Amino acid sequence: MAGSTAKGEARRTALLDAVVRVLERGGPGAVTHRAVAAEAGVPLAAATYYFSNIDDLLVSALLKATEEQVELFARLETPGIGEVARMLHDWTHTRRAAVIAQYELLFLAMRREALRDAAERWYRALENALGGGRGSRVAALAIDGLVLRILWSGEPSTVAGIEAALADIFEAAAALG
Amino acid sequence: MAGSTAKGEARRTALLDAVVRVLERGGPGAVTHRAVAAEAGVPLAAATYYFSNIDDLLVSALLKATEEQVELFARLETPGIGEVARMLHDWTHTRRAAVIAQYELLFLAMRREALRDAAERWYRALENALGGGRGSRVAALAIDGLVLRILWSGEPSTVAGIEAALADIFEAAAALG
DNA sequence: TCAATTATGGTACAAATGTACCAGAATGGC
DNA sequence: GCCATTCTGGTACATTTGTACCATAATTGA
Repeated sequence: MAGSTAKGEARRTALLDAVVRVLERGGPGAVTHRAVAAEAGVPLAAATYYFSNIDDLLVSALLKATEEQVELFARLETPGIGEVARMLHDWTHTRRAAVIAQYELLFLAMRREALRDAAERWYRALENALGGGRGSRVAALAIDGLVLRILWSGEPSTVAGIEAALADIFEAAAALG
Repeated sequence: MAGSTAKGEARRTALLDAVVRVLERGGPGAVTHRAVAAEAGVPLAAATYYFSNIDDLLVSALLKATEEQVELFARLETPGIGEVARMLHDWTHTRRAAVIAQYELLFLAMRREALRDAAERWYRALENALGGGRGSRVAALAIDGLVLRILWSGEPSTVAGIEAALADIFEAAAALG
């Protein structure tokens, strides 16, 4: 079986990281064995050796990204609005390409029954970070919608603008307890 | 210039419709000149004649889909929760593939400054359909998040489940007026 | 130590794709 | 009716891609 040695495992994760970078730069169509291998600095055969087909590569990259995101949410203490606004602004503007790449991976999950668990855990992690309860569930949905809206339209473009939108969301959510 | 005659315009829209169907079936990677031409029942050269490159094809398909969606929202009278729930269930379960295809097109828009207007109008149309005001803005965000959540995780899977989620959203939104 | 497994890197090839080209048919304006 | 423009459908070709193959090196377990 491939990827059982320590060195092999390192190369495996290097390739998965490269997938995300390729995705950032050129979108889903740019993810090829050759592009990923070149990005990771390994020969083509290494990419095909560890991930026999492209699908395997993308699915593995999604699972890794999801795991990292879930951990990030889990570490999050229930923060203030200002802090969340800064984080969202950083995500959607500074690290925009990386976030888009993650969503593109998540969209691949829509076509694969086997990846539903990953998507489900992603959502649960966000809800838990917001504290649980009916209000938090609505807030999680609205925040997810807000992130997409910013990625699409660019607005709100400032931390203050995002904070105002978040204030509305949390005020509405608070009404549900 | 290409596509100026009536017959030419018909073929143009036939090709754009074919793009969405190809997208439904095989995702973004499946959209090639040949696949689209075959789906539309026209020779390869027709596809390259009306849309000289693949990018042109995808962008035009997005603009057309956006236009249709905006019109659909505009025709919508402010409906009851049950009606919205049935519509969302239809979207996310019965016509799931088509909706995913639309979102995949919208994600392409993220990489193109020129398509920001289209995305912006999409959102405005949804907000207007919900009635306007701070509450409606939050509701629009949450509904958008809800749609994605259903597409990803499959839950809620029933009309009743969706209705319950919507009830929470509207109750929260109502608190903002 | 040594044999078996795993990793490496190079090469080759068939299939698919974007794109260009062209000769002729249809169409439109005048 | 005539001519310029637009459209049609076919073909060809260079590139890129997935994938397979193989000889050799490294690593592991007993």
